[in-house]
Amino acid sequence: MRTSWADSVAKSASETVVSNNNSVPRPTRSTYVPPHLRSSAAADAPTPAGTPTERPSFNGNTGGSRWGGSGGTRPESGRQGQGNGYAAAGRDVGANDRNNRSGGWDSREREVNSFVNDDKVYDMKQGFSEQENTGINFDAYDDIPVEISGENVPSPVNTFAEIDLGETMNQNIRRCKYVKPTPVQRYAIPIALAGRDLMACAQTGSGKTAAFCFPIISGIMRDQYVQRQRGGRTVYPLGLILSPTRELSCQIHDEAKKFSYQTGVKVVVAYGGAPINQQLRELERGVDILVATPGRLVDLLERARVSLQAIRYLALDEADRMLDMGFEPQIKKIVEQMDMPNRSVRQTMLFSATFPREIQRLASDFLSNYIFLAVGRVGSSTDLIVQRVEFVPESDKRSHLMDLLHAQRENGEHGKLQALTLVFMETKKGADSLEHWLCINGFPSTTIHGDRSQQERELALRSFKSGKIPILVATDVAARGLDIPHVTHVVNFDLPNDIDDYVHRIGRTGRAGKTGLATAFFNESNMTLARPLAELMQEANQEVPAWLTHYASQAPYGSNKNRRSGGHFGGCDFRREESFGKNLDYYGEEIVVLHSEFLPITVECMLLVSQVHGIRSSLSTGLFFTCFSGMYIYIYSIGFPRLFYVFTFSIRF
DNA sequence: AAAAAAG
Repeated sequence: MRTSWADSVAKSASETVVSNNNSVPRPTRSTYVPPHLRSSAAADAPTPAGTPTERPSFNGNTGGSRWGGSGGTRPESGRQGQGNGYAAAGRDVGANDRNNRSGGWDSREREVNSFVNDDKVYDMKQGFSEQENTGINFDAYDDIPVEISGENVPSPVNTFAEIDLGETMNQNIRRCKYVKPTPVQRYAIPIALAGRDLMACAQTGSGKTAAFCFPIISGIMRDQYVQRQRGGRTVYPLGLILSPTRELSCQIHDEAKKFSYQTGVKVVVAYGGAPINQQLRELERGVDILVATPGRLVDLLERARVSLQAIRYLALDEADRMLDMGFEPQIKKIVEQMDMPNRSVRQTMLFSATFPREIQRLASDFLSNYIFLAVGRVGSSTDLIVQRVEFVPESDKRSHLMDLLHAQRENGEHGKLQALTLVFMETKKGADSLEHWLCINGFPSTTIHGDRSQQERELALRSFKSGKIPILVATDVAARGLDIPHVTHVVNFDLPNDIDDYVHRIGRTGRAGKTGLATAFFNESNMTLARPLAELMQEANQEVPAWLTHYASQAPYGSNKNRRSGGHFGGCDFRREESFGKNLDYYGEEIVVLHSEFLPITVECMLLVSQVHGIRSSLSTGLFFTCFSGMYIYIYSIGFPRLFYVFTFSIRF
């Protein structure tokens, strides 16, 4: 096993920390039904805000709240621990057993207090001031622009009190120190509680995770009891949350556990790189909400250890990544080719900071009559992140970085606070080599990328988060969604090729309403990024260096891929494009109008002669459309409309 | 072209 110098330093340090954190022993079983919900729970069941879902109730069963009624509830536990027949994985499901996922009737203390860890971590980081830990800077969220579209949009709320999720969850919200909902929560939660599908564009760190977790948890609590079949060791989660990286799944799981503390809703995480047996055991103990990465989930589905038959809530985090070329087949398989209820039965929510419209097109297959929500990007295109671009030739990058780090160290800009610096590199090898170089030059650092073992990845992240190692060199595995407080500086040592990736990367700082700095090293190899980067910075009222403006003006209008739309949003509802409909539903029409942004110029080469009927598939841009032989189409990609006669459509990837 | 995700 490869272990870097920095990690071994961190290991000795973090091991003590870890043992401290885990001083609360993990119970053998963590699901739990709180006392106040055991007998007369109907009265305590949270009242759903907004109108109930239009979807058919799951089993047509109207037999009261899952938590209500007397069937299956017992005032006290006759047995302890594993001996509790109600919690045993393979027990019979009696007619009165209304909840075969919920655990036993242990005392309240049996559930791990998800909030304990937080405090310990905070104690450990003595450098962090009190004030910095008190949640989110809400002033930073005033006057955030919001775009919303769709039919019958539920009204937003202004306070958590308006979306009363029940006493247990309200208490958890208070424990999380959430004072009032963030903009994305204000809009998304009522939409989700009303049972509507949702496509939401909002920066992570703006409260996205809570925005989809609260409704799912409260939905599961409120849903009528469903008699569930058990096939051998197969488990049937009700909610599924997918994310593109293992670390992000862990993070969502941690948060979801806080939100569901003492609600009886069991959240389990499954991801690759970790021993599957432990995850299987965890699943066997019961699962209501499964948080997973796609690969491991497919594995579990193929082993028939998990069935998606009972899924009523599906959430994709970082949905644009999940639907890009690398992931899309796996996601399609999970959502459309396994046993998941179709989109009119389940409720589907997609979240991301950016939503290119090709991705929206793909995503719309998963959604039914959805609402599109875009909340201005907190922290990336606002004043919260200061963006700098410097022209640095490839060969000077290391010494330039060294200069920055030295300056940072000397200025002590952040007082005694540990300033965390996140450095993004293009390749895994590059990350390793830079980390080594930094370490031998007096800057303790560590690295996270896909070639490291999961253990190493998690250790690296922990060491960085805790401030033990203040520099993390990362590939794009860390670009999305990770919430690492106190990252004050993001360095794009290598710029990404896609402007959206840049947006995600710099979003690792300026979290939760705090300010941050993002520095990018730009050189000849980044020319395709010149224009979109200059535009983005302009939009964000950042100082654009004259040389960048110059390069941007010389750059050709890139293909759609690098062009942003929607102003200060990560995207706008593609259904509002004038060409919508013509592109999607024109069976029987002969003329198709395609905007340049949808197609790269190479589309010309994709139209080939053949006698076969048109086929439905996607271009490399992710564009979907159906084409029939004999159809005429206009293509606007070359600056002026040109008419093509289609014999067939050839797909290139 | 690279990275991520299963082992």
